[in-house]
Amino acid sequence: MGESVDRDRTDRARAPRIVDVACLADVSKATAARALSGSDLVTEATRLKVLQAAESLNYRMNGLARAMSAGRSRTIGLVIADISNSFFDRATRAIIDTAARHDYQVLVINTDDDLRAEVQAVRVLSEKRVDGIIVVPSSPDTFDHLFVGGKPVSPLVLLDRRMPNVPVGTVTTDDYSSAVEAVRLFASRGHSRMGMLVNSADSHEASANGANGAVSTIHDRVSGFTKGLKEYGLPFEPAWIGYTPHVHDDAVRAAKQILSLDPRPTAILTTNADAALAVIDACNEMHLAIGEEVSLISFDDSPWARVFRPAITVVDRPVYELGEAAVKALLVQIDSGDMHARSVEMQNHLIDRESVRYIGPPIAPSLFPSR
Amino acid sequence: MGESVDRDRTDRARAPRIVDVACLADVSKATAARALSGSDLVTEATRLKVLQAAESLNYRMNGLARAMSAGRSRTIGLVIADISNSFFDRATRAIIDTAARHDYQVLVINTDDDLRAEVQAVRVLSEKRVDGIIVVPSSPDTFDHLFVGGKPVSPLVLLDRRMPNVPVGTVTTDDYSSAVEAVRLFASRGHSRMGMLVNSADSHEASANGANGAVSTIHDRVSGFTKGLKEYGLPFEPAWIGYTPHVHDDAVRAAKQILSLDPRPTAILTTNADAALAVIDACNEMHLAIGEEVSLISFDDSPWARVFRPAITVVDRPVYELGEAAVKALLVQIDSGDMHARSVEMQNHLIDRESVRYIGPPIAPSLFPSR
DNA sequence: CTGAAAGCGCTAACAC
DNA sequence: GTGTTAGCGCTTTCAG
Repeated sequence: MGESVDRDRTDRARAPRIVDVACLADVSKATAARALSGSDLVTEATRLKVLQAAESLNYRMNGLARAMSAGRSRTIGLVIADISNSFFDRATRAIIDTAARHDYQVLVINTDDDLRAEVQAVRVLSEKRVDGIIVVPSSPDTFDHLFVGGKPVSPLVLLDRRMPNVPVGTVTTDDYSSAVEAVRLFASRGHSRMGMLVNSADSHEASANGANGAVSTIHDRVSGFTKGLKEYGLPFEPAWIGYTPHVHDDAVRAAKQILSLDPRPTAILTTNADAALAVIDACNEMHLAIGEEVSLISFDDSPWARVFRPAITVVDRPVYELGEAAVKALLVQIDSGDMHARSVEMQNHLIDRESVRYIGPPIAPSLFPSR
Repeated sequence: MGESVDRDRTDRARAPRIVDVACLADVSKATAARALSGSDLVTEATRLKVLQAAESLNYRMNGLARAMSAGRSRTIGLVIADISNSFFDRATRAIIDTAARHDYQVLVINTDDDLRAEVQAVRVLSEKRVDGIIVVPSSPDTFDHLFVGGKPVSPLVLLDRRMPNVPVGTVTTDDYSSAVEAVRLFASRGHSRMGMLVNSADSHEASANGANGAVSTIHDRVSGFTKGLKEYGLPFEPAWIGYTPHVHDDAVRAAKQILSLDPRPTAILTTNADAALAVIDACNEMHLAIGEEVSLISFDDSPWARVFRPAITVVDRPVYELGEAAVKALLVQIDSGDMHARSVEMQNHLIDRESVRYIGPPIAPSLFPSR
């Protein structure tokens, strides 16, 4: 059907513009534009003519031009710490899906938890004129790059990690309480020697100041953990809490170190699935049985955790909902222009599977918490 | 420093444009533009003036405008089947990182292996005028949406899955050979009854025509498997190969079905980590020990696979390299304008861990392959 | 080396 | 309802 003619049009010629469509449909640019963007200021008849013309020309709207004059790109930016981490990965998917549902696409940039990369990412995104940005901040107290002239670079929401004193909407989970809850579960099964393996990008800094200066998730989990200990009058044993970067072998080493202590902790809380894997691996090497000699609770559920034997008890976080909420919060800012910092904190869910063993009567909460 | 003045400029006024910078630096728009984009047709002195002016105004280049007039957006599109799958997730990260290294950002769209979504995604991306697109095609033989007027919508490369007869550069791995190799490993340990669990989006279609109509990865793995069987003169037993959608419980059911057969296969090959997890879960429920009653090989390595006991033997695929290669191939097309279909096929690596048990003397390759 | 002016393709007043 | 026109902010000849 019209092979050669079509070829001449589409092969060598530049992409058809709206004037071409208008021309073919025998109307003005404006009318064509209106018809194409579904304005109701056009007759059904002309709309049809235009649509057909567009179709036959294989017309694709030039989104750049549209964004430029409309002042909206229908694109949002996501600045994430590490997509290949199963938590952020699922959050990313939630964000992309939710955005798509609202006709937005997502420009994703990975920072590897590197502040410099984050600064760069925010700059690039704002230059690309995204309509809003979701960021997983890699530092709890550096925020210059998020503001320009005292206002956020663009509609902005923080994901997963809070930045104290920064007036920006934030979507997080209540990890502090979950850590306390984990300790309670351990205590209720008679555990009194609890360790913790903390997996974080800046393990140096974190270990140096005991989770001060760490991102809020780490901070919350560690302080929830120590709070829990206090609740039961259990001593806080610094050596039982290990910090490690995101490298399996290092994490295993840290885990082994904790498990080599004498007396050895009977229960370990880990800050994510990778850390849990490290504990398991360490136990393998040391011939300690998970759920027997070593009880385990991990933040973040993952597919393998429930298949593993014993199935791993986890703090399941509402990842998808978190991503969804972030997008929605962002869209509200975009649509309303109101950038007020409305934050939401979602609840986690402790899934008690098989990795926390009963080793004796429950420890009683202390009326005189230690320290 | 100049608080109130700065405020007046940045608070209520629109974002500074290049003329503002030019003005402040006391040069023309053209010169400012040149200075800002690092052209060498400007004195060091003026460049400095301009840069300082830009700095003091908090100037951010309007990327849309630039892209529009330059005809390049420095953005590429990624149309992926399912980011929350650990393979695609790592590929995505590789793509984003590699692109970033070349100053490109990535617009990611998820299709969930749905063709309609894929068509839509490609359209949106081409409208957004990305400089190129990487797609994981959800169907091996539908490609209209990738072409317009006989030419690719944009520079284009296919990732992970081939489309026979479609002249587009493709980056894949040699899964056919790997499947054969898996069979050989089983056979070398005395296994003669081998099953396979195939996890795919369109399990209906796939099971209906025995992996015809399935995406190339599935097709290759299944035909490599049967080829391997033939090599050893082993009978192809249709009931030993199960197809299942990406839902854990369904997959477990399919696995149990295979493992309930009499005689039961002693070895299972799975097409991905999730399917492997399903087999493991099925074995848990049926009280069969992996690496004892049931040997297992899975496509795709994953963090848990090496920690699991017995450690799972896997076909490790060069995910990161794959994503990297896709971006590089795309950039070549973008930079050269030469859209010739140069494809690359990378080699997988079978990692022999502990899940394939020796159960008897090696089966000998047959001189008279069955069928 | 620098400046003036013509687009890039679309939207949005503002007329008719 | 439809057409005219003036930008959106940048790049890029083409002069000087």
